[in-house]
Amino acid sequence: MSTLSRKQREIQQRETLILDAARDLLKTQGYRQLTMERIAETVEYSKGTIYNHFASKEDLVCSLGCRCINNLIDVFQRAYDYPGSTRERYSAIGIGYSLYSQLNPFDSQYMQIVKNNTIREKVSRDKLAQMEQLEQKITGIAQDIVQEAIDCGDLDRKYQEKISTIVFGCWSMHFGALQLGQSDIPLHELGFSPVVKMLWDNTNVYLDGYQWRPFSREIDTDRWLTDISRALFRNEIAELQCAT
Amino acid sequence: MSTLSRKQREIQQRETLILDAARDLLKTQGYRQLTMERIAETVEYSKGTIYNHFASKEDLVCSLGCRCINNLIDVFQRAYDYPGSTRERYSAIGIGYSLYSQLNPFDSQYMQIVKNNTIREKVSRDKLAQMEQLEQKITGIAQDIVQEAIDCGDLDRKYQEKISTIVFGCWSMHFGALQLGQSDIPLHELGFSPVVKMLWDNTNVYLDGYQWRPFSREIDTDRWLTDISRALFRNEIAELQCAT
DNA sequence: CGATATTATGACGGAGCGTCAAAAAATGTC
DNA sequence: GACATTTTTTGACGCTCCGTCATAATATCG
Repeated sequence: MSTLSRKQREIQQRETLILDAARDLLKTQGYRQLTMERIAETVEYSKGTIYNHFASKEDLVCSLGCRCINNLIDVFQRAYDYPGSTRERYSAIGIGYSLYSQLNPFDSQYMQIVKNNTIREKVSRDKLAQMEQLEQKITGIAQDIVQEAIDCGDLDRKYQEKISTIVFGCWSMHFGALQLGQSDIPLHELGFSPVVKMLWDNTNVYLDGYQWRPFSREIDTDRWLTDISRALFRNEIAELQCAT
Repeated sequence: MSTLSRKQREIQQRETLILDAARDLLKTQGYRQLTMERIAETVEYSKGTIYNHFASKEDLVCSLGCRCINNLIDVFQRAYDYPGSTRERYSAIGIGYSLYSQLNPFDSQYMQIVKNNTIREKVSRDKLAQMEQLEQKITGIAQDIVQEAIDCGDLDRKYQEKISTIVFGCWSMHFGALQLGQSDIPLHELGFSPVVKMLWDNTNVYLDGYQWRPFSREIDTDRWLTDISRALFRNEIAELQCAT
């Protein structure tokens, strides 16, 4: 049992090593340069060994995606624990998501890659199941806050049946906005302001539409943004300012 | 001059032929099976000739994307001309977008492919410029309606500076939602209802948030949906029902 | 230590992109 | 119409990269 465990730990460790190498290669060289050969070379194992860990290149990228969702789950969890109104806590999720995307643009990139079904068809069943579970978990956190908002009266009881719709609305808005921002579409030339600011404004308006108290017009949303950011994502903010 | 023109017409014609073939291949065989060789075979020209038209495979797919935006411009234009309130007309754009995506899921697929910067880096400058122009045109239609809403008082004047934010909000929400719906993510298993319905509800709530009159709670939005669909997208609806 | 099971390796087959020298077709000139 | 010149087409070829698998190396066990 002890040997097996050690073995498995080694395998686990190597898997992390490979994924780290892949992440770094992606970051420095781009997706086009990310080849199984290069990854193997970097970690000083042969290609065959890499294939003992991952069924295909897509499977590997999907694993990167899973790690990324795990990071996001942590972010969401922190937002969930924020000591504020339900609306603040829900907003905090969005803020965390935005910050994470800004800080790790490459993570967003493979999340995007993984969402493409051309890729998905080459990912192993197991990995897809694993990903689904993580997605369940992360959307669950958001849904819990909406439920709490209804329970405490911040959100009208009539929306009880709309919880998943509300979560989906924010998810799609964030996912769409950050992806459009990520892409090389020259939004600025099309007359658009910075994506994260628009996203924040739009999310507030959207939640106002659901009459989720307190309304954004009754409070200073910019203040919220800085307060939440400072309280929950101090490190992320610092890192972000470092980078620019 | 006349010869040149004939020549150019021939070239144009062949370009259409190639794109049609690519579209069909994509539809029937999927992106993985879409190869330059197969396209060449289908249109009975050699690979080299295809490369006289398109700088790379990505360039070709981007051209498909441009055609798709052109179709959408037509849809948007119809929505613009709808004889109703500004909010109805703006909603009509979203409906058209949703219907188009449902009817041409493969179009959405290469729109998604094209938005990825890994792809973009291999597309020729010219084609990207062309695409940008089309994007300018299509967002312009949406912005015009928002402007009209402000001018006629349906939307508060204080949002004058927010026009592009409002357009971006709807764009990102639709883009994100339809893409999430497109992907093989098992939304249903995650507890979500059909995407298009959620999108419609969310868009209404979002526009309510901006207090764009008339409010959705004052009117029968489901009625709107069917009325607009019937008036503008009769063919699309019919085709969609045929398909299922 | 030798037998057996497990794991690692990298040469290889195959697919597909993009190129380019040569062939074919079109155009121009007399 | 015959020949020269330009343009277009072709497909064989080089190259990259994925994924496999027989073989080699290593580990485990009696």
